[in-house]
Amino acid sequence: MPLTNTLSRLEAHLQPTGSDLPLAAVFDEAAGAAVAVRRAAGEEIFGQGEAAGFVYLLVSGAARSCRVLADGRRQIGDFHLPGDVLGLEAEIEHRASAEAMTDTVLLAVRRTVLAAMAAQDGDLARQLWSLAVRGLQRSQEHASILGRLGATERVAAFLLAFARRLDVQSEMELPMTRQDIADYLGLTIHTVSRTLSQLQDSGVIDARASRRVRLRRQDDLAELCA
Amino acid sequence: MPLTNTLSRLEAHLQPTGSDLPLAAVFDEAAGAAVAVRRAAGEEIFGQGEAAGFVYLLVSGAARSCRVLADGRRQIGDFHLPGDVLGLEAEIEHRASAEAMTDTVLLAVRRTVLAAMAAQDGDLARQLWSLAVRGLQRSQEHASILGRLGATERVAAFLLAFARRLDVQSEMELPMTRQDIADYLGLTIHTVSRTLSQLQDSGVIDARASRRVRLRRQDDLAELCA
DNA sequence: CGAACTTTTGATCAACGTCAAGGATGGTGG
DNA sequence: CCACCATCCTTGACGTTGATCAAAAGTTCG
Repeated sequence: MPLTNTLSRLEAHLQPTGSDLPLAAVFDEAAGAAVAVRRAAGEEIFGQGEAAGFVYLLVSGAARSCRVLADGRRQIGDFHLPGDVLGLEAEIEHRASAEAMTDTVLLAVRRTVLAAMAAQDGDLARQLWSLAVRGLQRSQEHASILGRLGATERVAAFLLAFARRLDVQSEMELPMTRQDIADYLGLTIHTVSRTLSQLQDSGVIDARASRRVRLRRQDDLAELCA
Repeated sequence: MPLTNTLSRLEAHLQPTGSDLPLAAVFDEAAGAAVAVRRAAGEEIFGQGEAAGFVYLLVSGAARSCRVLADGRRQIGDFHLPGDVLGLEAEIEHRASAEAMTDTVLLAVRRTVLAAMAAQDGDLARQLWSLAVRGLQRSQEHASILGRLGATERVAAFLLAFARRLDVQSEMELPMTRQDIADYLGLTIHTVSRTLSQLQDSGVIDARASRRVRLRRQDDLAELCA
């Protein structure tokens, strides 16, 4: 039983929403509503167009949610870290797929069960609403980046935002590939790589390895975001 | 009292969410919770960074929500039509401003009142959640457009989506300027104008006037969206 | 050690932005 | 009613950014 105590591992990640955390109760494995799920790096959690049967709480690892166009172009809508809830934005079927970027553990709850619990519990309903609102804010911020920033600004904004999400001061491990970053920022892998190299050359960041980045001058980076 | 019966005018616009419409009760002017507000074209409904005191239901007219960067670049997050609820995505202060694009009538409800009603009424809470989810879906769709489509694809997607929202078969009146369209699509006014001219030359649309567009071949337009 | 994949870098090209100018439209006041 | 002014829209010429094409270097894993 390697997953018996996923919740305690998780609690550190759940954002304090002001009150207690009804979601923690929803995803209580012991109570039987939630089922632990593992996904290896690269595996799909749910697919675009699939029926939205479950809602997932990311316990450990990292994931991406993406849409793929008919001709193969891919847009990553968001990256997900422990404490994030996935699949909540669907009403009937998933508009985007979710894939594990690293080995991942999730807790799955049936959407119908979640809905029933929310109908009983106003705090839970409010927390679900709050999650949707926060997702909306993130998505609108993302749209602003995609619509109005140049390549350097996009990469700088991404680095700063991701460091803040990981809550690291300077050095961090990126769970995603260059292609993922490119598909998130609406650029090509080439432009992302070049831009990172430029930032490195100008001393703003220190790319100690392709996945390991140190932010040397966060204020300079912030200025680059315009 | 020119606004006594805004609700009946409105009811035609409110999307059927499957059940009855608790929101209609919230915005019931006669009951005293809602106050009618008028804005002339170009006026601000609420501002970026302002405290989020009210939630607005758009009764008539059209509005845009936008963010402005320090250097003046503007990104329009969404356009709003009658039946849309504005300002719901804020938690404490507005991340975006909302402005009337035409003369507009809205009903305003204090956020605290709305929250109190939602705490009493599960159906209302569910409808608010549903609104947030739908906003999130729209925003993610928007991000995909901004991140991965070329200029022609963006304009074609915009025309089709807006026609669908207006529920018109072919000919429609656009409430926004070219600059608004450009700021929504992450393009310049020049590119938007040129692209519309090309679509006109290729016979896909008929721009009878700058604000009046007829979609001649919707299927061709859909193909252009990739 | 080799194969597959990821990342980096260079050279070239095209799409879209910028600069510049002119035309259409609509509202206002004489 | 018309002239004027302020926007808004369109179009052309040119420049820049980032995509594309191509290839090599680094990394991971069997």
